[in-house]
Order: sequence, then structure tokens, then C-alpha cells
Amino acid sequence: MDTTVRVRFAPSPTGFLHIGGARTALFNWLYARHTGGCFILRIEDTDLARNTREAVDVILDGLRWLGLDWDEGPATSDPAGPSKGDRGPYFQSMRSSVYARRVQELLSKGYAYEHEGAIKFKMQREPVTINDLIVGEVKRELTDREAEDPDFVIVRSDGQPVFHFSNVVDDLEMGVTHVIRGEDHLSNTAKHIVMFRAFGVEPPKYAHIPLILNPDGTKMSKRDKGALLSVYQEQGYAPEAVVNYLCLLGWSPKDNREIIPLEEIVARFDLPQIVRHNARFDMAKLLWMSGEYFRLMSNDRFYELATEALTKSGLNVQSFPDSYVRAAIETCKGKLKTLSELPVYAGFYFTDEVTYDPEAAARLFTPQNIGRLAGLREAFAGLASFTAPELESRLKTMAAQLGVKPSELVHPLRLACTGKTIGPSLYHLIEILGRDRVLARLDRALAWAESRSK
RNA sequence: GACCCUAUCGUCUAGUGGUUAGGACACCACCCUUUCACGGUGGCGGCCCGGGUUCGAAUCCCGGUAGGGUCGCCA
Repeated sequence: MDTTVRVRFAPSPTGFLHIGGARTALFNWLYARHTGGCFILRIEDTDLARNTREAVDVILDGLRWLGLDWDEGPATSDPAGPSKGDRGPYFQSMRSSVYARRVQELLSKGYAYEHEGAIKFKMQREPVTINDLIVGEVKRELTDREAEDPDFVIVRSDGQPVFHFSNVVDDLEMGVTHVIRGEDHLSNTAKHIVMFRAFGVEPPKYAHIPLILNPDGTKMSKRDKGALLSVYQEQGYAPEAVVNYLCLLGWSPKDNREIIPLEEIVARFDLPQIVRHNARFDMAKLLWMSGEYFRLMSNDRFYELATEALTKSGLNVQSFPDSYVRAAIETCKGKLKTLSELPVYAGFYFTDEVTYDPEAAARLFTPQNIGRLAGLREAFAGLASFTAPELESRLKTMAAQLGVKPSELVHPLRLACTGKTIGPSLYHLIEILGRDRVLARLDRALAWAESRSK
């Protein structure tokens, strides 16, 4: 008997990927990788009017961004296109014959009947016991409404199967062994279990994971800030951080660590350790983690992500020598929490149009400081080697001669070179900009002050 | 309304009958420092309430309360 674990993520292409859905996908993926099983991606696109290829791409792109690769499922967003795996098609819109066959089976077995053009499933009235791997044993009784009419529609009068039915049929046909999904499906699981039995098979194992809530504890819907995975993609969070953070929402390594390599999470992840209560989404912690990941990441990877972000922001990074770009970007590594901060933080490297922070200019470009800047300009012009250590010692020498703290010179100098009061290490940034640019920028600052004094 | 799940600092969590209830984010203070960030040190802050069980409950049981979910020809 084949005991390979088969799990699936079965999103509906609605045009967005909810952060809770992303975590459901992640937990399924983790369980598949942990057990050496198979992770299936199935697109539940039964709502034809609403589903588009773009909506499917949102899901595929989101999963790829997170690094969650699927062993079976669509290769593209085209329902009729290529796929991986031999249990397809993996788009529900392509599986109508399967549903028709399975409806027929229930009909002939007497588990379903036609009613006003629709087909309803004969649901049992007795309580159904769910043995959930996370929640434990749940005895689900009928609600008062259900008690009035326990049967439910599985095929609409227009011939379209409803979610509960197609979902169960596909899990059955695709050999899904573990259904890991949001707790919002726990109550419905009774229906699913009874349908599996009607088909004459044992239902899969169920694992209902707690939900992700807003910071205020209310349900997180598309409308809420931070509810969509796309915001983290667009804001330039480190995808590794999003994955790591999501792992920690409902699961814990229990050893007080937070930053954990994925391989290790894969090795240690298991269903029973998942907590049972809902979690509120803490953007601040994710932001912190994103910063940590950027700091820890290799220079090559950061360079890759950073150039992409800079280019996207409109900076003409390509026109600079690669060695220059690399050096510039490395001075920013570990200083930012998201890539979206990068254009503002490092833009001065890639444009000579330095605009001075008005408040800082008023405070720092005083006549006295401008005089000192002029002195610094001459000193830098005459430097034998234009390197960070040389620049630092030259500046400190001058500060000593003037009898002031180095910071008295540093702040105006930074403003002249970058237009800002914050940024990468000053001496390194100056070295990378190079003598020509730096002298030009000092001249500009001097001219700026000159024009202001008139 | 009925049914189901849950309940430890503001947030994420460790904790499974005996702990000064631990860690992380956030926040505050100080240190480091060319800015910012990082790092370091310290601080603030918690077992929802009420009954049991027990020599002893955050931990077990019951009841409240609160939050979440489900009862669709939505998914």
C-alpha cells in the first residue's frame, strides 16, 4: 500500500492571495517536505465569470515568490495548458466529466437525489465525529437550521457542482491523504466526511489550522491592511522573512528561537505542534524579521533584489559600472527593512540631482559650516588615495585643527554629498562616489550657500 | 438562534500539577557610534472571571464571559 503523504493547496482565483491562504499553502508545503510527500496545487476555478488567467497568476506568482514549489499542478495559468503530475487536470473548470461521473455514482447508490433541478446529498442526522490532527476529537451535531433539512445541494440547477462536492471529489480522485486547511472549514468537515463514506472510502486525515486575524482581533478580509500577500511583494519585504514569520504564526520550534533556516523548519515541522488558537497579524514583527533577513542574506542575493527594486523605481542603475553598483548597494545592506526604502536611501548614488533636506540644510549649511566644507573640499582634492580610511583620518585631522568634534564636519558633509541626514557609512559612501562626484557635490553645496546668502 | 473551536505580557509564543511564569517583536532608559540601522545592558508588562479536584493549580473538571468559525443552488 502506498503511504506517501499527499497534500494540496486549493485556492480559488479571486484576484488576490490572502495572507492566511499563503500560510495554509506554506503549512501544506512544509508537511509535504517534512514527510517526503507530494504537494499538489489545484485551482478551484468553478466560478467561471470571475476567474481569469491574471487571477491565477496572482496565486502562482505569490507561491513562487515565497519559494513554495508544487510537485503536481498547473505549469501556467492556462487551464488547458501544461501541468505537472498524472492526476490532473488541476483546474476544476476542466474536470466536469469527473464530477458528472461521481454525481451519477451517488445518485445510483441512493446517496443523492434530484430536487427542483438541483441535486442534493442525503446527509446523516446523527452527529459526526471528526478526529482532527490539530484540534482533536470534535463531535459535530446538526445546527437547528440543518435539523430542519440536513441535506445539502451538491450540484446546482445549472449543472455546476458546488464547492463541498467538487472539493471532496477532487481530494478523493487525487489521492489526498491529509487535508490541511483553515479552521473556517472545521464545521463543514462533517459534510465532507460523510460524502467520502458515501463514495465508499475512508476520508483523509484532517488538520485545521487556526486563522490569522487583524491586529484588533477581527476577521482579516481582503480589505484590511496587510491582508494580501501582494503588499509584501510590492513593499519589498524579504520573502524568506515572510515565510519565517508565517511559520511562527501558529507553530513554534519551542526553543525560543525566531530566525530559523527553512531547512530546519522543514525538518522539525509537524502537525500536532500547531497551536489551536487564532493569531493576530503583527506587522511590526514581520518588518523586524525582514530587516534581519536582509542583513543575513548573501551580498549576491541582496544585489539581485536591490537592483531590481532600484530599477523599478526609475533609477537608471544600468548606466553605472557594475562594480560601482555593487559597492554602492553593499553599503545599504543590513540598514533597511524593506526594499521600498532603498530608492530614497541610496538614490544619491545614481543621480547628481541631489536635493537637500530643507530642514537639515537650514540647520547645517551655516556660513561657518560652509567655510569648513570649502576646506574639506580642498583637503579631499589633494588626497593621495581616495579611500574611506584616508578620508576619515583627513577629516579627523581637520576637526582636530579646528578644535571641533568630527561630527561637526560629518553632518554637513553628508548633507552635501547625499542631501540627507541619514544614509550609509559616510566615508565609504564618499569613497564609492569617487573624487570627481564628491568634489562636484561639494562645489554645488558651496554654490547653493552662496546663492542663499545673497 | 443553533452548532463548533479557542482563551499566558499590547502582539507572537514557551510552559502540560510544585518555575522568581521563559523568549521574541513593540515600547522606555542607558551604552556603543560619523547619521541611520545593528549590537549590548536594564526596565515596563501576562496566566479572562467564578466555582470545584488536589497538600499544591497557568496547567485537570464544570459554569460563565469574551473572541473566532460554521449553518448558501459562495468558495
